[in-house]
Amino acid sequence: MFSFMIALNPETKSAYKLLHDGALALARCESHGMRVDVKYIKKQQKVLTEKIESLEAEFSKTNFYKEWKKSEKGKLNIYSNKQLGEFIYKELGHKVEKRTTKGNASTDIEALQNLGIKDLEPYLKIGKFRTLKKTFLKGLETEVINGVVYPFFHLHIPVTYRGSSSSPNFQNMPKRDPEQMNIIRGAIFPSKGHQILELDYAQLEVRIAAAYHQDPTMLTYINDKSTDMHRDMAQQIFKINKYNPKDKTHSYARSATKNGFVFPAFYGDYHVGFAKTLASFKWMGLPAHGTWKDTDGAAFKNKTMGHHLIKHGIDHLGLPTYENGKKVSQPTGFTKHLQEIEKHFWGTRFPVYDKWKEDWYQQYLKDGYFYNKTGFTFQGVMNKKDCINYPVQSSAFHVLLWALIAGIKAMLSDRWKTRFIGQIHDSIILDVHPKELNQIVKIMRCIMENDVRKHFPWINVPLEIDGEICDVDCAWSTKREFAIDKL
DNA sequence: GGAACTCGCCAC
DNA sequence: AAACGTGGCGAGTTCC
Repeated sequence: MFSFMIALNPETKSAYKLLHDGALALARCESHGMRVDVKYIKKQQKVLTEKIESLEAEFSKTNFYKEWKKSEKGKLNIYSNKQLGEFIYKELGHKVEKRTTKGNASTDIEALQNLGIKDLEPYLKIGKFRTLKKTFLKGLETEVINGVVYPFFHLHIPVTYRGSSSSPNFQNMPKRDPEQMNIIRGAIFPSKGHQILELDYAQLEVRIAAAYHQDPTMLTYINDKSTDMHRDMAQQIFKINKYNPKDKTHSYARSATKNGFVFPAFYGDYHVGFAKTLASFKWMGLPAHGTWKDTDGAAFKNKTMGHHLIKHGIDHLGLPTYENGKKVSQPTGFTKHLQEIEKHFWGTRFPVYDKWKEDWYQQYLKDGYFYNKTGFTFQGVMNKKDCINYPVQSSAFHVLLWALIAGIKAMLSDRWKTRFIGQIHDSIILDVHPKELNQIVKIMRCIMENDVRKHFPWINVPLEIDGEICDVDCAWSTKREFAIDKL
């Protein structure tokens, strides 16, 4: 056995206490659970089954299906990725554009869409309904006890010291796709006479990262509300001279930039990834195949962002090419454009952040371990991206966990009727008594924005929360913005 | 018949 | 030179 001489972190005791109190707080959430409508679940399962069967019927009429069936000699399972991949790439001879992490030909939605096979359209629609039915609705149905499900919350699973949830997983209910969101969250209800409230930190990881690297430009973006990092980056990427928030294309550009460039860049992605993601957004109006100048495809329309870029001389994707894992051609077009912006992003816009990443990693290479801001040890084999991400992800979650613990303390001492349902990494979900709503939002806001900073004085940036509220006795799908500033 | 693996897809 | 961090979970496949 090896024995390690690791210096004792003076914060270790408080780190232990956070996990201890956190486990008790989450146990309270687990014992409260959330109400689900079992009749609704059964009804939706039926609706989804019919949708799936009708799409399967439509697909089975296509030539693609008939050929595929023939080639499988009666053993066709349309949900076998192995069969699908072999038929498309070996039998039909399509070029493999995307591979899985293990290096096999990918059959995910993106890969299939890029093949441009019209017969696959009904097939592609089936996937999301199957996930809704087999994962989410069935997950709730399996776990329900007398109309209530009790998700588990764990603190000992992620290597980053984040939390996780299971049976059912409370932390991955559909949210972004309105159709999926409505179907699943439509099954989840507050206690009788209550309403569901969600309080989430705005840009928590970005702010916690700033507490580590102290980049002055990032601090300005966080402190000065007249500035907007995503807007600035969107203007640069999409060559927008004057940003107009009322222009739909501009606001799409901002959100695409946030999700397709800025966040992936913080996680360690680079220009090839940015280019693929950004070009795939539908609002760009770019054709899935050929050059962007190719206007035969119905996908290309005037007045799209794609058209705007072409006018500025960015007229093709320009991914670098590889042979046997070696780069044999440099990026051009959109990818080269993003490569230049990436260089400016780290080298000129956030040089202090960039230097922190390198220094932090070098320190780990020297020591073999590091501590995060909340007093936890990280050791073992880590690459540079792990080293940069783990301390931020963990401490961001610990801020939330501390706020949850403090909230439950207040609930007990002030005898609230309101209860806590759970935690989703940077948000807290409550089952609120309507008469307590305003007061509780005020108390929680004070805990989440102010008290937590007194407990963790290394947070030298403001913290802000947003709120979402559902109607009384109504499902989680009825959530809408809750203007906590106006209280 | 179950364990382990891969893939795809949902969340942050 | 190469390249996206953390989970849970269902389905299909392979191996024992």
